[in-house]
Amino acid sequence: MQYWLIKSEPETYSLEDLKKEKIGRWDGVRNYTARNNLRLMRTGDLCLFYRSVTQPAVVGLCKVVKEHYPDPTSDNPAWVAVDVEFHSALKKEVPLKAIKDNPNLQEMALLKQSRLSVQPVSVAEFDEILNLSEK
DNA sequence: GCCAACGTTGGC
DNA sequence: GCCAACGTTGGC
Repeated sequence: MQYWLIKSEPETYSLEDLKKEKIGRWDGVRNYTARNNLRLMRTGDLCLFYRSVTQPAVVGLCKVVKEHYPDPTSDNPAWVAVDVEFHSALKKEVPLKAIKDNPNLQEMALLKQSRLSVQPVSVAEFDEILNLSEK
C-alpha cells in the first residue's frame, strides 16, 4: 500500500468534479517522472488530492480503482492514465503554507519538486497531513 | 500578470 | 553530448 499526491487545477478538474463522477480518469500527464509514478500505482492506493494554482491546498482523498492503461487523450500509448474513486473531502483543507511551515513535511516532493504532478507520499507525511486536516 | 524552476527541443 | 532557446507549471 502506497500513498500518493496528485495535483489538479480546479478549472481543469476539481475534487467536486470527481465527487460528482464518483470515478474519474486521471489522464493528460505528459511528464516522464509523473508517468512513471502513475505506473507504480496499485489498486487500493490512496491519493491526496491537491488543488494547485488557485488557493493551493490538499483538499481531499481518492483511491486508485484501476491501474495504468494507455491514456485515451494521447496517440502515444507510452502515456498512461489511471482511474480514481472519490473517497472524501478533508474536514479542513491543508494549505500549501501549512505544509511549508510544518517541520515534519519539509522533505515532501511537493516542496522539493514543485512541478511534479504525481508524487509518492510517505506514511508519516500522509498521517501528518490528515492530522492537520482534523485541527 | 510576473517570474522562478525546470523540462523539452533542436542546432551544432 | 552540450547548451541555448523556448515552453509549461505553479506560487505569489
